[in-house]
Amino acid sequence: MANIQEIAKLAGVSSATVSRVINHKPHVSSETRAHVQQIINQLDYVPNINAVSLKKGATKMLGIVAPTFSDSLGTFLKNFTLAAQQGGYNVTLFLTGLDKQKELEAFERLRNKQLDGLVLVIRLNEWDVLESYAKYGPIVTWQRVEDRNIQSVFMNQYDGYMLALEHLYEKGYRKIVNAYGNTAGLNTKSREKAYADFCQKYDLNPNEFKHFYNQGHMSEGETMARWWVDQTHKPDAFVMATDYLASGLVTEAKRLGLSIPQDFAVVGFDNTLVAHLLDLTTIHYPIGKQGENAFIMIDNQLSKRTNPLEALSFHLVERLTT
Amino acid sequence: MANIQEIAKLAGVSSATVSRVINHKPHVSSETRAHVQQIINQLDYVPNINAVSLKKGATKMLGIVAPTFSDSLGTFLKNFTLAAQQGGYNVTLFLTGLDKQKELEAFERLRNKQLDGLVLVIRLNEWDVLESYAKYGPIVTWQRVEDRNIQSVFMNQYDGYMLALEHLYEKGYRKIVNAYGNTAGLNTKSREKAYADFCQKYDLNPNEFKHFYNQGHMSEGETMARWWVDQTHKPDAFVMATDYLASGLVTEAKRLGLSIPQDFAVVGFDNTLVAHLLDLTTIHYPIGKQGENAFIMIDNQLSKRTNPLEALSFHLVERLTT
DNA sequence: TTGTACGCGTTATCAA
DNA sequence: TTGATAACGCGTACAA
Repeated sequence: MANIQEIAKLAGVSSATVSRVINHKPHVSSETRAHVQQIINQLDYVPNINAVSLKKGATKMLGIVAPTFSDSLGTFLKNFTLAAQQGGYNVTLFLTGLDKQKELEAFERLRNKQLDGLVLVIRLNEWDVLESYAKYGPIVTWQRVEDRNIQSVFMNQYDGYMLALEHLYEKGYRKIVNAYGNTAGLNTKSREKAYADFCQKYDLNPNEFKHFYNQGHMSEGETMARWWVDQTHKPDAFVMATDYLASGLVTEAKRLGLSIPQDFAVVGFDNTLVAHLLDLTTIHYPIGKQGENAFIMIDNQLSKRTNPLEALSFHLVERLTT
Repeated sequence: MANIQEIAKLAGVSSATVSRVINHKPHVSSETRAHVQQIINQLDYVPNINAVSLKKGATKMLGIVAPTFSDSLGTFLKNFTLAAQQGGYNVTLFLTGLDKQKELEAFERLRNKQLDGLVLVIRLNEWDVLESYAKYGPIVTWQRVEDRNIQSVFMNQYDGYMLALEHLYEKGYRKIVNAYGNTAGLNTKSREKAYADFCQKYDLNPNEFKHFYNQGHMSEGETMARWWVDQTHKPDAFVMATDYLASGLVTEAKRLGLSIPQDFAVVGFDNTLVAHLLDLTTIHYPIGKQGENAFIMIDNQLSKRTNPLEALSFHLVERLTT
């Protein structure tokens, strides 16, 4: 396999000159340039990128770390990757499962110079252990974090949730049930706060109905439909943690012969494909733009620029379930 | 940033010894090993992976190349990545859009040693230009290809399509409409062949109804529902190119007040999330396993092993639309 | 068991 | 404009 020395020898120049030609640097006569280029083409030569990376101390490679592959991760990944490629980077995906060690392995890639930067979607390890890697390169996360060494594209879901609530109120619904996601996360706390404030504002009893926690799988949405049937004092609306969860509720309700929104209204969250498919009223969550911003943040740190971020905001998408 | 020499100096040994310790190689006394390891920990040292890659001529890095990010790509990517990580590889994603040049850039990574191997999901360039990269590392594709330098996890969709057809026949449907995908691809040809054979077998007129081609987007499925309404001579069943497309047909039909499968039956293809969600009868297409096989093929070539592949087969998933 | 010394392939500094 | 050469950081024959 040809290397730069071989090209140099065959072209009758030094490797320095060949390097200049490869990298389109000045101070080479156009004749030499042409000649060297010809030899390069002839031998079908390309520079070994590992040598370049070693020399430069950078790889133009970014990592994206997440526990599992979901619909949302898909959109995030897609947009992040597209933006990164646009900026001259490639991105490699690390799926950690629930293995803290695997997450650390990804971070080690930052330390050992394989990655120039990293975006951590959902963390497994404690923030302080992850933060200790920030000195090896920019780290951006999708979650909220109080750490000036780790940037974040986090959005406060209080606002989005309030949008859903206000929409229901406006439509006349007063008996609302909440299905929250992971209790440990901050999103649930923000949403609870939104609901509490909402009840206070309109003088509603926040504990009139059961609150559902740690809901995530579609089957749990299905269970909620059956729960509704069993109630004597029935709610008239559900705000669901995700579209996915909402879809379980809606499809099971239909199987049970209920009609939506006549029997009850449903609002999803995220505005993913599923919501479109099932005509779910939902809150649009700009995950794609968060992905783009994640790249911009990394790129800004890496190239010491300050490119502006995309504006991020929730908005209501009204469809047929309210 | 500490390097191997520095560790060696501080430990009072040579870099060779340090290297042996790092890589857990024999012929080091346990005392020296312990001592060196201590210095390593103390200085928080890790080997620069670019130097290692340069030296070894391999990166333990694989690429996956596709034009756009879809639901199916998601499952393929997930399974491929998981398998690769299991085998000590990481995978980087290349999204090419419709840009042939971008696709070539990914292949260049193979040539310049950044990638040890590559899986090409959907190609943009001609096979012969892609094939010319096979000498730089193993290439596996999801599409069908006649080239002994490029392996494939392709599955003949004839079998899967016939499964759908036979199922409909068994259920009593005789007036079947086909919605095919991309006309240029081989999948459509296989499916057409299946339908032709099916008609011959049961003595049906293959042209009793219109054939739909190049169907892909959900809205096109929706259009087909309205088409059905307009017909005087109505078909009683649809076989759709993808679940996604089928979902458009089904949801629009419901909006129009039709009932499925009473008015007509629908069979999807792929068995993706959407099919589960809408209770679509569909053909399960083991895309995840194809992803795993793609890795096994690459790994086998790279490590000159012959690990067995996963068995791949279509099967019918009967739900509520037939 | 340990060390020496070279090579991997490139970029960049300095001198010519 | 060009060339010689020193890094970059590591692995590995080969010698001791």
